[in-house]
Amino acid sequence: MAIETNDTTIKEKPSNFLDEIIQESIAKGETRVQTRFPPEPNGYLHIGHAKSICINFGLAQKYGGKCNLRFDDTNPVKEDVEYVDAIKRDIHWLGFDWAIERYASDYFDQLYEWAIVLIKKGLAYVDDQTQEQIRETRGTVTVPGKESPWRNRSVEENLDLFERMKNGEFPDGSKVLRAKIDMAHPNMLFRDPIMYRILHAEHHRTGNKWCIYPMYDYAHGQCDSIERITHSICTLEFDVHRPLYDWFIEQLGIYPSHQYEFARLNLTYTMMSKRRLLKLVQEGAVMGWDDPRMPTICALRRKGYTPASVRNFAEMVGVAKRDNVIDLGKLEYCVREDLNKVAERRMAVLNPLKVVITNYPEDKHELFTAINNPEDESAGTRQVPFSREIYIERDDFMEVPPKKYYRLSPGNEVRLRYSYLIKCEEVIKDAEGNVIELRCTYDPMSGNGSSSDGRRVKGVIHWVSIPDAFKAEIRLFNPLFTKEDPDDVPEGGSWEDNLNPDSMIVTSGYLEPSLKEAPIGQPFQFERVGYFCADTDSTPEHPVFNRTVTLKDSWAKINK
RNA sequence: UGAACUAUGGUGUAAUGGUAACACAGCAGAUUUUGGUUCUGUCGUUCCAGGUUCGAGUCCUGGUAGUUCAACCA
Repeated sequence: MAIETNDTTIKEKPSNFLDEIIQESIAKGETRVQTRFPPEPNGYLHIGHAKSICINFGLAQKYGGKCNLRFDDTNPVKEDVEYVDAIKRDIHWLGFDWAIERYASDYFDQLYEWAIVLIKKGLAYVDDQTQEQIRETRGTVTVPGKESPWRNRSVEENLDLFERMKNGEFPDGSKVLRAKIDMAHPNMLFRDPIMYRILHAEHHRTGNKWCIYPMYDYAHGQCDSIERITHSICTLEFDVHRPLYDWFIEQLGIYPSHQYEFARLNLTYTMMSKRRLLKLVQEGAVMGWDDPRMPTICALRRKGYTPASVRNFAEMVGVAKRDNVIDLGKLEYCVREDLNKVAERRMAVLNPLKVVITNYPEDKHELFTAINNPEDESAGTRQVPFSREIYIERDDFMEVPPKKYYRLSPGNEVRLRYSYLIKCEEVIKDAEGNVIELRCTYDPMSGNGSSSDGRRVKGVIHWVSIPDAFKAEIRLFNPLFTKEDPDDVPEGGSWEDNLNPDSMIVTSGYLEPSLKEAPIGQPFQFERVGYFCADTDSTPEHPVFNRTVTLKDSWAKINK
């Protein structure tokens, strides 16, 4: 619910500490809520970014404010328009839209002017030390750094040198512009942080206009300030940067944006490191950034997740400042919860066992009416073809059933979902003794939920008619890693040792004919099996379905 | 062994000095033409030691543990 910013009564209880901070700032007289989502276009967005997007856009929405999209493109060697486009697509898919789209590079001129202001105030200088010298003289967390021999150049010399840096007179790495603060500061970031470095690189937006590029710390706060961001929300690792963020703004005397930090999202059985995800893509361990095993937003989309399920997840995990690892099961809960409401039901057999219904006429063919979604009456019904020969799931038959098994077994009767009661009369085996076929009889009076004598059976199983079904490739996805924490490795081991060899199992299945027209990405529940959708690789000639998530299976649990 | 941040069930998150709660997971049961859904019940929590207070998860002091910071990355 939107809050009238000129009305001091706040109607809604804050949902987390950031929300509370915003309510406090409104109570103190702030009339705007302006946030921003500031990705660097150097990779694809993942579920952790989704949380940040939900926070930034969600908070702006809640208070009738605005959220900008700002690409933090201050490092041309890592960035690319490919990522810009993908990021925009993912944000839109999640259901958000930005007030304005900006780039840190839009502000390069202003940033340059401000650097001159700082030089003139004696707060910045050109340093000729090498990268190694700068590193060595920075000190460590316990020992103070040493001042650069170039630290006390005159303002005039600094102005001249900085301009010549901009004009391209010096090679990469030969000079940097540094803020002049305190080489002994307990916060390492204050030990004369680098503001500009020389990079003769083409930028994806500014081309070759610049050969000096601002560093994150020199750019981010000022960009926020230019956009008059009221609440600059980021993750906890930027916490130590906040004093520097404030320092530049204060020295420049510009609009005071403020930064607030929350703990980033971690998920069991996966990881968010862009560097490592990139490695998986480059080494072919996965099919690409949108491989359904990846924690990226595009992968979740391809796998069959809905935007609502991801938003609910972001809401459910909450926002706080302590380190956290969310159980992957919680994400799966969210997608099941949503898909249960919206996904139409279909029948598909993934591990087929042939059943011949011996007393069903060979040439007979009939249609049964199946409910598309028991949770949504408006989804209507469809017709499912039935015939003498059907496939059932191998798991739905056991020659010697354990206790409480109420599926098919010799002499036992089950309901075929939306169809007849059948009874197993004979088990056919091959030479090795493997069950290859079942001979069953059906009760002709048992269609439509009834039976000839009013008897009821406990077991209901799904099926497909062999002559009507079509075969499709099925991709079953499991966690990317075998360990909750991929970094849980023995001495000398690598996180890659924990990659799950069974993270994708490619198999096939027989699907009911109505699935032939399934549009790519549209979710379906394969009854009793899980949620699936047609993959982006799917074609009419070679249909491919992804398993989004399994259904909960309490029998599998009992049976363990 | 510097600084900053953090510490509540198995996992998350709340409780804003006044009965430690909600969700997920787990367990048990009911309903069910999906062993799904739904419903009911149940298990289980304040890092440690002092202090302030009528009263502390909350405030103070001191520990302990975890995270982050020493890229010309963001």
